Amino acid sequence: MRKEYDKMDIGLLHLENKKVILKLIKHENEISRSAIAKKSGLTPPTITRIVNDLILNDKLVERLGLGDSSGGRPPLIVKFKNTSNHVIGIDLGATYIRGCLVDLNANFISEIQVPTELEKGFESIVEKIVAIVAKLRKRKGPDEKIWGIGIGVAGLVNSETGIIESSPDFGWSNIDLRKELDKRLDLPFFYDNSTRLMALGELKMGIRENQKNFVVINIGYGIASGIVAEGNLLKGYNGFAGEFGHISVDPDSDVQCKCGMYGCLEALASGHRIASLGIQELENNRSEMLKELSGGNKDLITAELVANAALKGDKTSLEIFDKIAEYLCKGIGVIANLLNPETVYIGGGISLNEGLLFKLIEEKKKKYLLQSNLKVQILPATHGDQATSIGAVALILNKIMNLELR
Amino acid sequence: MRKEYDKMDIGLLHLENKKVILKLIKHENEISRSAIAKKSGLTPPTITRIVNDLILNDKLVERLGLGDSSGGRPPLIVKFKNTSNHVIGIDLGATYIRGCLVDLNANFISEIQVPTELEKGFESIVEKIVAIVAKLRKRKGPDEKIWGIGIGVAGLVNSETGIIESSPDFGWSNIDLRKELDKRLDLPFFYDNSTRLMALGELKMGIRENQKNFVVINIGYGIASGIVAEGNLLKGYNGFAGEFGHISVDPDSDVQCKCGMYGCLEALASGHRIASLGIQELENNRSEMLKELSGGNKDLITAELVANAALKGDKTSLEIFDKIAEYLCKGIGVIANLLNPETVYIGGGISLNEGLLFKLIEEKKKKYLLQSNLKVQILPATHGDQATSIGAVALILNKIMNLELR
DNA sequence: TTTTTAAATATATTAAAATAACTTTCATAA
DNA sequence: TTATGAAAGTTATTTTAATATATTTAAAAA
Repeated sequence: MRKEYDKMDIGLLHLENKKVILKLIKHENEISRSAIAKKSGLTPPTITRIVNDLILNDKLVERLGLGDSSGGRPPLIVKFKNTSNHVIGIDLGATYIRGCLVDLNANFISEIQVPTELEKGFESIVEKIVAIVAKLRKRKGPDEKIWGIGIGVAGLVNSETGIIESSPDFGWSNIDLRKELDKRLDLPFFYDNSTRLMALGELKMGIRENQKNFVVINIGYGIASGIVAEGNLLKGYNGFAGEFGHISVDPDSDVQCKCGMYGCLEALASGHRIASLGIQELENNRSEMLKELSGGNKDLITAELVANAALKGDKTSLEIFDKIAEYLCKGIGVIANLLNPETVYIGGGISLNEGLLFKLIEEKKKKYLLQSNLKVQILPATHGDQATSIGAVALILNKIMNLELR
Repeated sequence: MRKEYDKMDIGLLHLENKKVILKLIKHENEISRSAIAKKSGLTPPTITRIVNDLILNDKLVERLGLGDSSGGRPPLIVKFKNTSNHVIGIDLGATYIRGCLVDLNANFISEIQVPTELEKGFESIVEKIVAIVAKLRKRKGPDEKIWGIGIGVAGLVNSETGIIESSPDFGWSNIDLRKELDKRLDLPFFYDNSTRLMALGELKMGIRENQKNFVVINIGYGIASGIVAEGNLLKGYNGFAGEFGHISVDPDSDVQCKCGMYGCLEALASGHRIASLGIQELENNRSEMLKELSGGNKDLITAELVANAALKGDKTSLEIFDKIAEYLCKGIGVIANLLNPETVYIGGGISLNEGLLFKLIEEKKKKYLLQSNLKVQILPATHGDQATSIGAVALILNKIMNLELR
C-alpha cells in the first residue's frame, strides 16, 4: 500500500485503472468494452489493452461472445471468470474446523468439517488445517487455480504481525500461526478474527452492495461484533474494536462475567447463559418440556435445546428468550445510537432458530433506540453458519480484486 | 472526488503528487527540495516544478533561504506559508456565536463573540454571521488571503444536502443555511455538526498527529460525541453517528430524557443535570457553600457554580461530581470496549474545571473498562472552548490541503 | 587552488492514456 | 438488394507528467 507521503507514479495509475476495469467487470458480470468506457471514463484503446491483459495474464476475465447490436457492430462481451478461479476459506472454531472451496462468486464447490479436539494441542490443529487444505486442493479441476487461503480465527489477531495475541476459546496467547503455517502451506494465506471476518463477508459478499455502515453481532458461547463504519472494517487502536460482549447492560446484575466485570452483555445473553438459565429452570422443576427434551439430564441442556423448547411453545423457555432479547436489545440500542448503522446483522448459533429472537427484538426495540434510529434493520447474518468461512473467502477475494495476489 | 468506478488519469496523478508535496512541506514546516525527494520518492526535477507551482500560483509555500551545507551545495529551504493565508472559523451555538480569524497553523489573529439571541429568529442569526465575517475580513492585511469559512452548528447537518435537519438547541428543523448564506457571503463556506467538528479539529490539528482511533465527548447542556475510527470521521447511515448522550447508563433510573427514554447519559450527566442536582441540594439545604455562592437564589445555580463549590471543597457538590463522573465512566466504558480508541477527549464547558472530573474518572475507570482497554487515555479536548472554532477551521484547512479550494 | 560532494536545474527519454483516424459489422431505409 | 450510418473496436500518433541523465551551482575538504 501507498503510504501517507508516498508519491503516485504512472505504474500505480495503471494499476488503479486496471482495478477499476476488473471491479466493473465483476460488478456487472457481463459487459462490453464500450460499456466499460462509458462507466469508467477510460477510452476504448486503453480498455482493449487492459482487458486483454486481464484475459491473457491474470486470467480473471474471459471472452463470452457477441452481444446484441443496437445499430452497429455488435459488442464483444467479456465476463468475470469466476469458475476455474477458486479460494479456500477456513473457519477455525473451538469445536469444529470447517474448510470450504468456493469460486470467486462464493459458490461452494466442496466443504469439509472436522472436530477441533482442542486437547490435542496447537500442533495438531495446524496439522488439521494443512490436511483440510490438501483435501480441498484435490477437489479442483486440472486447469483451475486456487488463489489463496483465508482463515477466520476465534481470537484476537494482531493484523500487523499476524500474532494471535489471545484467544479465550483456544486458551492461546501470543501464538504465531503465520510462522507455523508458512512452513506447511505453499499457497498465500491470511487470517483475521472470525467475527471481524463475518463483517467483511457481509461488506464484500453480503446481500446488499454498498452498505457502508453496519454491525455484525456474533452470538455463540460468547458475544462479539464486527463493525463497518464509513465502509471501513474497524480494528481499533490495539485491534480490540468490537468487544460488544463487554458493554454493561445491567450494572446492578450479580452475574459476573469472565472478564471480571458485572452485567456484561456476554454474561447475560450468550449461548452459555441461555443454557445455564435452562438448567436453572430444570432444577427448579419449572418446565415439563425441558425435562422431557433433556430426559432430566442437565448436562444435555444447551442453548439449542432451550430454543427448541421455546419454539414448541414452552412458556418457561420463552421467558428465557424474552429476557435474553431484552438484554440484546439494550446492547443493540447502544450500538445503534452511537454508530447509526443502516443494518444490524445477528449471526452465530443463536440466530439460526427461525426468527424467534428477531420477533422479540423487533417488539422491544422501541424502548432502547432513538426515534431517529428506529429505521435500522435487524436481520440474520446473510451467510448463516457459513458466515465466517465466507468472510475468510472475502479476505482473499478482496486481495484478488486489488490485484495484490498473482 | 473520484467515484468507485471512475478512472484515474494523469491529471489526478499530478494532483496527488502535488498534494503529497504540499502535505510534506506543511508537516515538516521547513524542508529542502532534496529532502522532499527522499521522503516522497519523487525525483528532484518533478519537485522543483511542483514546488514552484505551489509558490507562484497557489501561494501556499514560500522560499525561506539557504540551509546548512553538509559538504556540498547548501539546500534551498522552502516553508509552508501559514501567515498571509487565513481561514475564518465560526462556532454557532445557542447562547453565543463566536468567530475567529486564524492563520493556517491555527494561530488566532482575531476573535469576535456576540450573543445568539435565539428569540430574534433565523434571519437575525444569518445576519450576525455575515456581520462577524465582514468584521473579521477587515482585520487581515492587504496582501493576505482568506481561503474560506468553516462553521460548526449545534445540530444535525446532512452533509450531502447542507440541510440542517434538526437542531434541538435552536429549535430548527429542515433549515437550508447554505441557501441563505450563499446569497450573503462571497467566500467559500462549509459547515457541519459542532461536536463532529471538534473531532475533526482533534484529528487534523490536535496535539498528536496520526491518531486514527479516538472519540471526542462534548459535555455542555447536552452530551454528544464525535468519533474517529481508522482515521475516518464517522457520520453514520443518516448522519446521526455519535449520539453518545442517548446510550443508557442506568436502565432503572426514573429520570426521563428529552428523547423520551429513561437513563440516558445526557439526562444523568450533562451540565443541565449538574445544575438541577445543585438546585435540589440547595432546596434541601444540604450545602452552605452553594447557598453562599448563589445567595440562596436557585436561578443562579449553574454547572459552573457547582464546579466552583466542589473545587472549594464543598462536600455536597463533590458528591454531585462524583455521581456525574460515575455515569460518564460507564459511558466511556461502553465506547472504549466497543471501539478500542487510543484516546477519549472530553470537551465542552464541563471539561474546563481544572481536572476535577478527570481525577474522578481516572479513579473509577477500572470498574467499567476491560483490562485490555485500560490503557486508553482520557484527556481534555486540546483546544478547550475553542474546539469547535478550530474544528471549523480544520474543515477548511482540509480542503486547502487537498487542493479543493483556490 | 583544486577536488569532491550535494543541491538544484535543464534537457532528453519513457510510460501510459488520450486523440484521431480507420476498420469491422450490423440495423435501417432507400 | 444495396447504400448509409452508427456503434464497437483497433491502429497510429500525440500529449502529459514523470524519470533518467547531464549540467550547473555552491560550499566543504584536500
